[in-house]
Amino acid sequence: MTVTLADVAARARVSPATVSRVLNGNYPVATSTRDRVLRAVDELDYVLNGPASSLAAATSDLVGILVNDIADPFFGIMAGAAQSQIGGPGDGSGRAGGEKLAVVCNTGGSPERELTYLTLLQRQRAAAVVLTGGALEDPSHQAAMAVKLAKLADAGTRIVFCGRPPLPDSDAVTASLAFDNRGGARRLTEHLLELGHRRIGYVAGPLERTTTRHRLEGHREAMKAAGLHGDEESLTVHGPYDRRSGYDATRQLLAREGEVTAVVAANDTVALGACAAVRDHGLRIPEDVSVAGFDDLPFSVDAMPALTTVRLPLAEAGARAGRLAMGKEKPPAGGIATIDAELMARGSTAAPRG
Amino acid sequence: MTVTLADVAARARVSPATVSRVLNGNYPVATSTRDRVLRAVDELDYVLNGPASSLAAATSDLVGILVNDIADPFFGIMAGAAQSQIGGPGDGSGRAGGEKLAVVCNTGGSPERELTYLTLLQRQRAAAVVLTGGALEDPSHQAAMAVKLAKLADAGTRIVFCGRPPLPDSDAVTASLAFDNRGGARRLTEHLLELGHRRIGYVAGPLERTTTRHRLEGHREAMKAAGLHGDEESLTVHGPYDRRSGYDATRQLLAREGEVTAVVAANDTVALGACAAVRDHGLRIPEDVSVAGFDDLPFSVDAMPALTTVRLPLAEAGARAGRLAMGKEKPPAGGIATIDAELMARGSTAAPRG
DNA sequence: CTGTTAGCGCTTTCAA
DNA sequence: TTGAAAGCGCTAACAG
Repeated sequence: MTVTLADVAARARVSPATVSRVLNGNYPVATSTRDRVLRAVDELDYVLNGPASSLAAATSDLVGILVNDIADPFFGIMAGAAQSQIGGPGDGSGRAGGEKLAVVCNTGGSPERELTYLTLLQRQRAAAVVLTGGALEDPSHQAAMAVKLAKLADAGTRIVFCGRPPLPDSDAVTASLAFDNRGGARRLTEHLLELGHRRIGYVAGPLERTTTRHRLEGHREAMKAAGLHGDEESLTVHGPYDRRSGYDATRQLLAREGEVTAVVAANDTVALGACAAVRDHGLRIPEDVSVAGFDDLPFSVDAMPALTTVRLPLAEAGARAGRLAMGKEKPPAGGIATIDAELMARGSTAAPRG
Repeated sequence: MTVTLADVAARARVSPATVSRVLNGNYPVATSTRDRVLRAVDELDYVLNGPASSLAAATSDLVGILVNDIADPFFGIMAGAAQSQIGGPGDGSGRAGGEKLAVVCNTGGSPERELTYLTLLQRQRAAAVVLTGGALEDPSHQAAMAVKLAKLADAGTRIVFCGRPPLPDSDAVTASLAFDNRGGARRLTEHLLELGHRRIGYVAGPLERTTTRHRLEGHREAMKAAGLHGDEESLTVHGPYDRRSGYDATRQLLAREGEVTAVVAANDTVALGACAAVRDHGLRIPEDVSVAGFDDLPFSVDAMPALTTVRLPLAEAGARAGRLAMGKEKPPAGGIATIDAELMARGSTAAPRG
């Protein structure tokens, strides 16, 4: 029924092994033979059987990219960039040669699904796995992840972190690209302090996430360095990385802590919610309250006023992670690279009134 | 080295066949035997070999979801919803039972990559494929797609369209969920006409895309019904579905056609660019120029003023596509369903001056 | 440079 | 309800 490699071999009057060699291109084959084989492939419209090939070769061309939330451009941008390095440009024929199949898996931020996806990829004998975004800090999950990643690495799967801090005491991970969330957050708050703000509300991300913690720490470092501390707790509200969280938390801060002159959000999406809350509270941005975000997603510059935020080079990092996963680029020294975060001061922050 | 099904069988003192039956759960197995097998699986930390399993069974648990641009929430929302129906909730162990591996593939809008991904998925003997977003209208690509999809369907792969018009004369596609882009666009323009606008600029999407054409047709239907036609061409500018396109096209429209009182954009992202252009031109929204988008992505309500747009139920459609791909839901009559688009009139549109 | 020969690890009749 | 055995389609030594 379906045409197999043996059919191609018969048609090209060569052995199956030769066909395999032509297809994989890792072996010298006479040009005339190769042409004959390729012609037979086209004539028979042959499509390689992936499972059979993976079984025999004990490795597949699947590369998994894990993301927390595929609907969030933060992840979409990284995943797209990684995928572009992995899938290759193709040859324009749609025929598929030695390409890898780069696929993105959406964990929805659930630790169980993260592990499940890793198991599924392990099953498929994935060639590489890229994990994006912050990690959960729950010790038992971290331990489970370390074990699982070690097994994947053992089986020859290359593992790359992108926008995620390195795993302590693990050599399973080929490379870790970590964003300087702490430094970026510190500079952002310093910017607010320089403008004259003293009471700054902070809408943090979900608890137990490295990203949340690092950004919050950077913020508090700056506050402390300015001699401002004592009411960190009452000025901080935690919530998920979405617009609603920004809205709710900001309304809460505004109602409870009347004298807040600035709100720093965990990311740009949360910041949009914060902006809406400030306005619904009858206040203006930035005259009455300054608002700042994090990530510099494409829409941030279109907020009115344009959002002050911290730029993360998501596309560059994703692309680099993709190359590392393919073994096309050599890992940074020590397997760890920290990626700078740049302050983008824009219209949504200004000096407080009075 | 790596533990195989035979190892599990030995440890559980049963035959490999029995282990296979327990793992796949499609066959009667004595409870005591099953327990013994499951225990052995856990003790040995066994992970099924996907390729071997797929080879023997001639089908895999891979489900592909093709998107044009993974960094665009339009696709992210659909893909995430689809994936949530396919991946299943897991059992909380991260162990992975009969789950499918739902993966999203980013074509970047390139027809070649679309075909390449389908070939790659075909290689893997994917259980199902979901194609999201508008299709390219190039006849040769359409023909190639029809052929490829027919082959996939022949091989037992279920095919579902989500937000894409049905393929003419093809029974390869299990179900097509198409958005009512034309109707939505018509209602949007009618809304503008009712407000009193007469000269309406249109920033269209890329040429040769069904989405672009349908939305543009809806717009022109409304214009024509109002007796307004003749300068459609000069009032329409085509460009990609991104912010920059909206910005550039709008500046162009504003410079060239001074008297434009409203700009309709191909989607919300383009609309944000249009808003920025209107402002940079020294005009106010909506007092001087009204702006409208399409899709109602989450950020649209946060634009200032909030964006008038057309809501597409992306998450619902994605989830339904996921269920259809899994065979959990029965296809609509005729395999085709049209999904309504709802006008969301908000602050960015108002009556023109004078 | 090319052919022969064993498997890769699992599923699935067919029997028992 | 379980076991035995025959492949699934390909790759990778090993010869030649």
